[in-house]
Amino acid sequence: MPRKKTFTIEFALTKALELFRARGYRATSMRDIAKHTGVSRSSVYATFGDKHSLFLQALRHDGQVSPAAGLPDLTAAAAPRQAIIDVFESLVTEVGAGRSDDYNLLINTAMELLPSDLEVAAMVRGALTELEESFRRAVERGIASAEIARQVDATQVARCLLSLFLGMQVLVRSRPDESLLRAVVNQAESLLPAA
Amino acid sequence: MPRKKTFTIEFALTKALELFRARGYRATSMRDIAKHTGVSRSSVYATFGDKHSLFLQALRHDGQVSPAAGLPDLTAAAAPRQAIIDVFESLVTEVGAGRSDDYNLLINTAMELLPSDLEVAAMVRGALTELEESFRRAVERGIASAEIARQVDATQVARCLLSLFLGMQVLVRSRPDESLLRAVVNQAESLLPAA
DNA sequence: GGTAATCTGGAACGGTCGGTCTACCGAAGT
DNA sequence: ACTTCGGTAGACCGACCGTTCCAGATTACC
Repeated sequence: MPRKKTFTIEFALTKALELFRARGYRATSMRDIAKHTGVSRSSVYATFGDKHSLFLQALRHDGQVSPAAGLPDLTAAAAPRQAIIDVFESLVTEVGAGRSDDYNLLINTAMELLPSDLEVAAMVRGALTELEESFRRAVERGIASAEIARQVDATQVARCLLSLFLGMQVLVRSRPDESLLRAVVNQAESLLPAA
Repeated sequence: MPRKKTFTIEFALTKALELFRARGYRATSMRDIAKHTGVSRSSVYATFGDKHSLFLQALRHDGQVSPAAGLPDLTAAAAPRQAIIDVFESLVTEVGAGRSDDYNLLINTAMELLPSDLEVAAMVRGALTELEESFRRAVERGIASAEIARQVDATQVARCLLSLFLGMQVLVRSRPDESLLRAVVNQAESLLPAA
């Protein structure tokens, strides 16, 4: 057996997704990907098939690494209520720090490829459901630990938080105004009344 | 003086925006626009200049017709609180009725062209600000008419409603689940406590 | 009728895209 | 040394893109 692979599939997928994340699906050409990954165009096709297939593999790979699309881990936090708020806070501080290259991939691809692309639609739907569940479990744990008032409906609040989160991602792109986002976060806290 | 125009600029802009709205900017070709407006490609260029300029004119035209991007009129409603809720409700019922072609143009273009396209960015920002103001005024009128509790912060609530609205638009595209959206609306009402 | 303006259809251009293919290179195993 | 496979580079293809241009048809005014 001759020569081993000189690049790792994981590295290439990660680099490819960086481009898809920053520019969107259509605006990212296979030539861009070859350049950015350092892999020749021929090898990209030989390894990953066509563009759409590469995109799906990159999405899947990312899903394994960070299941909730870059969301801070809500499952292990000691103080669930604050952990939820921190998710939103981190969005605000990112804007304040000028970091804005890593727009949420979910929304990008959702607006660009859905609903006509069924495979991508399924993955986006799955990721969003996972995110919703993550919120819901955190709320439930907050209720269990008497951090959050007992009368809140965890399912409803989780869905509302999901919508707020997505809306804030859009605002980050279109109106990167820290005070605006801060107001959203402050108001959102009223969805999580202390016990 | 010879021959007058055989098509109206307004009609062409309206039809062009229909395509941009449904498919996005890049995915809409000038050939598509010529076909959909019934105007020859030559005349499109002669009348509106290049594609980007046409897009801006279409956006501006739409802005004059419906300032808040298709949002139901909040300014004249007798019951502001219910009018706000109706805005969100109409989103839900649209999904229930299967109407899903008119995805929110703002989010589409925001995710596709921002932040690199400064002219479009300014228009999107303006429209979103207008929408936020529309929410804020409605909340204030609700407070004035004792429909909404006095202690709510109209600015904060308006910004939260804006984020929720945008998030729901994303959900409409990615998870068109009526019960999910219904839950968001129900929970959102808690941002507008009755006096 | 003449003329000026408008619109149309289509050819054409340069560019980029996704995708394929061929020729070559280089390292590992026998 | 030689085979064998992973990788590279680049030419190449057909399609579509935005854009320009032009010949010809059509219409309104003199």
